[in-house]
Amino acid sequence: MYSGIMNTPERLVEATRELLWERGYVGTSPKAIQQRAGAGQGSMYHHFTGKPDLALAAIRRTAGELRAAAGTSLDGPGTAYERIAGYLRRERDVLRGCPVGRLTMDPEVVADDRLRAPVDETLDWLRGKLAGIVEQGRERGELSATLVPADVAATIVATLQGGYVLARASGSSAVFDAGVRGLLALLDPNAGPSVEPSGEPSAEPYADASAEPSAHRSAEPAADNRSR
Amino acid sequence: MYSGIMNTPERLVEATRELLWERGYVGTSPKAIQQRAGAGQGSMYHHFTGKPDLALAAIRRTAGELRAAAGTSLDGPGTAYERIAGYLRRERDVLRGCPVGRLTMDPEVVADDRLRAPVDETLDWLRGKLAGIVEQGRERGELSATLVPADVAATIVATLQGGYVLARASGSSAVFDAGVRGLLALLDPNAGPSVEPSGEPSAEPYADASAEPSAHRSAEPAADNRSR
DNA sequence: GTCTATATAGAGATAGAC
DNA sequence: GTCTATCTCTATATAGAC
Repeated sequence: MYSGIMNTPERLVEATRELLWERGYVGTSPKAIQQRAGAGQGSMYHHFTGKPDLALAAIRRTAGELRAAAGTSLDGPGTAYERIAGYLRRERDVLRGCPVGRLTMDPEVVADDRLRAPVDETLDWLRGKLAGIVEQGRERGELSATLVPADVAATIVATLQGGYVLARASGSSAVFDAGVRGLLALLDPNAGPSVEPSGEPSAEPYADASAEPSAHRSAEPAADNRSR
Repeated sequence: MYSGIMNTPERLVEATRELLWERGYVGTSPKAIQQRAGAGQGSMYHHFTGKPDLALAAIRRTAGELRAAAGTSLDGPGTAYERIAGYLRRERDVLRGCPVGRLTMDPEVVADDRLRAPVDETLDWLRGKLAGIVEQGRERGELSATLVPADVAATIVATLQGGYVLARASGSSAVFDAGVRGLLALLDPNAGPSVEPSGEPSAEPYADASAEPSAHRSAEPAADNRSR
């Protein structure tokens, strides 16, 4: 139930955005939307033709906000690596998952071109943005010249999206942070040599990486992850 | 509707596995399960206490199959890089998503410890397995000694899980393949120097990585992706 | 614009006959 | 073991009064 500062269509869209994030399209009922928005059935069907129409409005707004937020991180100053690292380490409410990416697991969203379009365009835009940054980093000698920008961009976005999956599976954002650290280490131009000249297995901090479940350990705590 | 080679509990579990993969837990109704299994309501409630019970059986079996399949790829011969590459490039039905990972977007699965446990354990096992391979690669000088096995393992699994998200958003497995190529390029011990000695922006195939949507291009077609 | 009927279908199960 | 009622609640609307 919202406080009455927004008008009814606004409240309906906001309620739908929240529910789509929490429960997905299939798991969100008109009734739940109406209750959270503090609006009656009549109001909802007066302003929107039905659930798909309302969901479309909600998805578009969520997609727009994601672009705005990502743009802020990615258009900042710094080297290519720094901008990518800044984006990846940005404060996130990891356990909630990505409000855009989670929609791809909804069969009815994927099956409906109108609903899928804003999701596709947003992730596509994000990859394009990152590919541009990688390309720039290559040109300036900040990143390896052998990298294929579009491929690395896909890897970066996939690591994020998959990080949410791992975090939700384990109930903790720790694995998300680990995935981000792993990716940044692979991208880091100042990291150690690509391959040890060979020699004996240097006994270091992480030497006992056995194949046992729950036996993972990791380094630095990485940025705290809360809120949007 | 199954052909009558399996008994009723078997058919119910198989139908549930398919539906959970296609539509998730929230999107799967008892009725749909019964119809696909060719069983009546009475049969279902005779063999299982309800939807959660049946889902648990289905999830456990799916998790077991994923481990078996992944184990086959990862326990094979070859260097650490080759085994990881083999696993990542394995034939997959990318657009269907991961039958285990997709469950993390289901609020009722994540909220129920019993349902979440097999999902968590499977992804945890996979990370542990990969961490072991990375560690071995480090020891043998096949991979950079600076890598943190647990972190890189998380990155690898996240890239896979996120690759499914990107593929489903775009309706094509191309982005999944791109993400895998990007990751393998970053891991490749035989790749070019970590950073170009600086110099002019070598005009190569992928030089125009602008930030425009849908303007990504990529190299080698990578393994075809069908079936499980 | 908002509200209150009213309606059809399906979700998720229980009861009891066969 | 399987099948057919039966039940309550919800999903997703439409109709029409206010």
